[in-house]
This record gives sequence, C-alpha cells and structure tokens, in this order.
Amino acid sequence: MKDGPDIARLAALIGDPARANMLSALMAGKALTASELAAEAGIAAPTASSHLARLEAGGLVRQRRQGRHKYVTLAGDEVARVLEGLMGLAAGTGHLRTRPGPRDAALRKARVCYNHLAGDLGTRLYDSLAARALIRAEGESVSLTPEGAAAMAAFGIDVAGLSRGRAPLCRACLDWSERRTHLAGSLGRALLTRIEELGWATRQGESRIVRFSPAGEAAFRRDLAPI
Amino acid sequence: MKDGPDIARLAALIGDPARANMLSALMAGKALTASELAAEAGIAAPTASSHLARLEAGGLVRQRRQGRHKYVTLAGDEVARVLEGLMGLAAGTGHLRTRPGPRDAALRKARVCYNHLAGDLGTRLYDSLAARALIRAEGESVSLTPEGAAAMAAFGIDVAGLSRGRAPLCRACLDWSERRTHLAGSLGRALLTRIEELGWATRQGESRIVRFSPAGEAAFRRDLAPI
DNA sequence: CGAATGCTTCGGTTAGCATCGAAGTATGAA
DNA sequence: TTCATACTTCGATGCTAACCGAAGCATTCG
Repeated sequence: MKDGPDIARLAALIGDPARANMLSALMAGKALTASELAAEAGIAAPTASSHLARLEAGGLVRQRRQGRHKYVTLAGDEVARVLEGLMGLAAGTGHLRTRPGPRDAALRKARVCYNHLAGDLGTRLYDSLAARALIRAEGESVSLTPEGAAAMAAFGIDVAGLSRGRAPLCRACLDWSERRTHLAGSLGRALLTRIEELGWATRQGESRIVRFSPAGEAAFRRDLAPI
Repeated sequence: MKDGPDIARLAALIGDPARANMLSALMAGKALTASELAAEAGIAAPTASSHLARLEAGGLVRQRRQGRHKYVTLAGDEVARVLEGLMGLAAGTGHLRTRPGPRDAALRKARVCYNHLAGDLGTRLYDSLAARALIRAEGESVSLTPEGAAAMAAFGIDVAGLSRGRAPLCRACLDWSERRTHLAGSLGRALLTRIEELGWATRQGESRIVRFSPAGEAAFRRDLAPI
C-alpha cells in the first residue's frame, strides 16, 4: 500500500549523518558555503559537494552562486518545519537521553528555527499573542487581528510591507523542545530581527542559540509576552 | 554543529523503502501482522522481521503479541504527525509529479490519518468547528469549548469519557494534501468512529481511503461542517 | 500427538553508497 | 600572466545493510 507520496526518498536524504548535520547547521537560518558545511559535517570537500548536489536535487536546499563561493540555505519554511518535527520525535524516542548540558539548556530556552524564534521564549511569545487576541489561530494558518497589527506596528514592525510579500504573514511551527507551537512566517522572522535590532538578544556564534541579555529578557517579557 | 537531537538515526529508519511502505500502511491506523506488512512492503518474512525489530527499537512502532501473531501499530500520534509532514514535503518537492489517478483523488478527498479523518473533508470539518467556535485553537493544543462539548454530545460522542483518558482530547495535525490542519486527538478518533457507525462512510479495503456515500457526505456537510 | 502456521535466527551474498585522493575547472587576487 | 582559493568530477576503496533460503521455535488446530 503505497498510498500517498513517496516518503522514503526524502527520509533517506535526511537520514545520512553527514547530510543531517548539514541540515541542522542550516536550521540556524544563515546561508553557509560548501566548505563551511563540509567542516560542520566533518567530511572532505568532495564528499560535501556530492551531498549538496543530492540535497538540492531532492529539493531540501537551495544554492546561490556568488563568485567562487556557493551559498546554501534551506529550501524554505516547510523544510525547516519538517526538520523541527523530526527533532521532536528524535528527542522523545531518542535512546539513552544524556543529561542535557548547559548548551542544551540554552537551546531549549531560546533558539533560531530557520529564521524565527523558537524554544521556551518562542512558545511563550506565541501563547501570549494568542491569549491577548493579537493573533488568531485557525489551524495551521494563523492570522493577525487588527489589534495585533497595531501592536506590531507599535513594536516597530512594518506589517503592511510584510503583507505585500508572497510569503504567509503568520504560520504555526511545532517546537521540538517544548512540544508546543511558536510563530513562524514573515512576521515571526520580522519579530526576531527586531529583537536583535533592539539589542535584546544576540545569536550565539554559529549555533542556533539565541542569547538574551538580562535586560533584554525582562523587556521581552514586559513588551511582548506579558502572559 | 550538532545542535538539537539526532535526526539522522530516525530519518534513516524511515528512509528505507521497505520500512517506509510499512509505515505508510500503518498510517491507515489498523494493527497489521508481520506477514501482512511483509506483503505490503513486497519483501520476504525474514527481512520484514528484521525491519520490524529496528522500527520498534527506534520507537516508531509498537508490537503486541497475540497467540502466534504479532500485531504492529504506529507508536503514537506524534509518529503519524511526522510521517504526514514528510508526505507533505515529498508531495511538494517530489520530482515528476505524476498525474493523480482516481485513487489519488479519493485519497485527497477523505482518508484516514492514523485514526482520524484527513483530506479535504477532514480540513473542512476542522475549519467549520473553528469558525463556529466549537473548538478553539491555541497553537498546537486545540481545546473544546462548552458549546463544542454540547454539539459533540448531540452528535453521539461521549465527551466526558474521552476526557477521562490520558490522551489529549484535541490536537492539530497538518494535512499533506491540503496543507491545512485537521483534527486529531481522541475526539478526532471518536468523530471518525461515529461517522462510520452512522454509515456515512466506510473504509476502502486496506487502504487509507475513506469512501463517503452521497447521502453520508450530504449529512456530513449538513451536521458537521455547515461552514 | 503430529501437522500447519507465524515468526525469528543464522549465514552468506550482493548492491549501494559514503568516503577520500588526485586531477580538473572556475573565479579572484597579485 | 601567475598563483591561490573554492568547488566539482573521476576513480577506487571499503563498509554497511538489505535481502533471502534454510533451519529453528512457538502456537494453534485436527
């Protein structure tokens, strides 16, 4: 019974450790070059080149040539969402869960999910927006209420500009650590950008960790997520 | 950068064609025996036995011995959700999308997603319940409103009994064909059961297709999803 | 108690693929 | 032009795992 699309091709593509490491690295949202990805995966350049060709053929990543560099990004939000879902399952069914280190704790608190905020603070933000009726969840497609649009504008976000884009404004994304939803879509991206602009948080090196300053986290809880 | 859980193990597990076919077959929700799954995957019994052992070790399926049979089911809703997500991605990025046959059309209209209703009618039901404020979506966790509980009781569902269970009553599940949400959780399962009880629809053989009778579909649209 | 059915273990074969070194191509810098 | 860097192609190697036949248990049926 092969009802439905062919899963195996895609899962096998993700299922190689080297490729999985590349994809995980790309979850940080930044475009990485082929050599950087090779280093991330711990493999030689030729091997990485072969893997990247397959990932692109499989539609999981996009490549953009610039000079003699080749910049690679995830192919889109949907890919990121599926990867996040797999992480959730792997975290739950994963065998012999080792004691989470400080690095892991930081990841669970706040991290980048491709281009928006995830982790404890990410889901907290989402819940708060929903509780205050600034967003309304109608299943997968989340919409911004008029009050929400006003609040976002007050926070310094060009909602009208975002709405003009082709990408959906709001989207729900399932969090692997919290097993709850956080906000994706172009608004989710804009919020994270604005948070960084305001100096509330900075990305930690090349990792997915988003490090909030004490003052930044206080401001975040006051202005964006006052439950 | 191996931030986050180990995806590769899990994806590799799903990534083998034989195992993927088994998992797809199990998405129909019914428990299948090892030999049935071997037939689904088109492999010999010993091979299937090995695959099933790995799937169980990986936490993707559960096995229950009964006499000389071994009944296999998916390990839970979360597994089904991830598989459905992979199908969505595969349907989108899948190369050379063949013209959907009549079988495919039926799948897209109404099918079983592990234990609840998915496809066009599934998302329609979800949207209708949300529009009439019978359910309220707060991200991933959907809740039943008092009005919703009354409506469900009127439809012949023992809401109180379901609430006593350990499983969540409502859950959002992303649809691979519609790319929208449908209703999972114990209420989702109960609704599908009730729909079959009323004779509105029957499962098509061993496939995931749910075949509505003309009268059944009319009743469904009138009683459950009047937009 | 046989006989049949369902599943599992074992051993050996095979195919696929990840891997890297070396050589090749393109871009940019000196 | 010449050299260096970034990436790709090619060829060879080695490992993993999918696969099945045969034999071994366990359960059920006659």
